[in-house]
Amino acid sequence: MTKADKAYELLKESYPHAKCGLDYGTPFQLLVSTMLSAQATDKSVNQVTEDLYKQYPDLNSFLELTQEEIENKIRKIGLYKNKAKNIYKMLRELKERHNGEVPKNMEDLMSLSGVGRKTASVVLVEAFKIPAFPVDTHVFRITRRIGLSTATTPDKVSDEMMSKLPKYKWHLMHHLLITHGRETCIAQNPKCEACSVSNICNYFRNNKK
DNA sequence: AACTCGGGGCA
DNA sequence: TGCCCAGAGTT
Repeated sequence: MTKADKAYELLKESYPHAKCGLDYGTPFQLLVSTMLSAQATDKSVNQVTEDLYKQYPDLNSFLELTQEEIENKIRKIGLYKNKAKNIYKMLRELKERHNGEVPKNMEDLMSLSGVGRKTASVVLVEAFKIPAFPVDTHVFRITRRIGLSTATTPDKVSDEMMSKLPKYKWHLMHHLLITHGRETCIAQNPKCEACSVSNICNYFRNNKK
């Protein structure tokens, strides 16, 4: 059993409640929500999108909004100017280049304005159940702390994790790692005393033991 | 690789 | 108050 497999089993035991924190209905809504979630909390995104998707449930209704209107509707979330600009452009790219459908592959998703590898991966995995491995700041920090990856960029960590775990474990492992990062392996002063993988963690061995 | 955007959450 | 956050684009 590899270290990655072992971490998977231990974390699975600890976080039976692990899941994606974003509320959404359709793939289109998940795409928008994930774009909004950059450098913001799920909670603030869910608060804003709950009413937003009732009024504007799909691409065509979003297309009626001006960039300024989008900006005003997401003002409670950080980086709203950038996000509104990117979403406004992305909506039109979906219409013009993708027949109004959310693309189901990494390359087309990443070609959309404001969509990077992390957002594209989340949409593939959560909306379409297509294997991918999103790496956000939590996953990046944790995989390096434990010693599952020594890669220096999120893209490389994503590739490394995919190579170390069987495909069917990718989806849950992503949820386990972000949950671990939110509840236990936090950025400052991680709660190593409450951590279920401390026995295989490089950070714990080097700093706390 | 470093910088910028940004309001909200939390100490 | 001050610091950080489920990122992406630009230089």
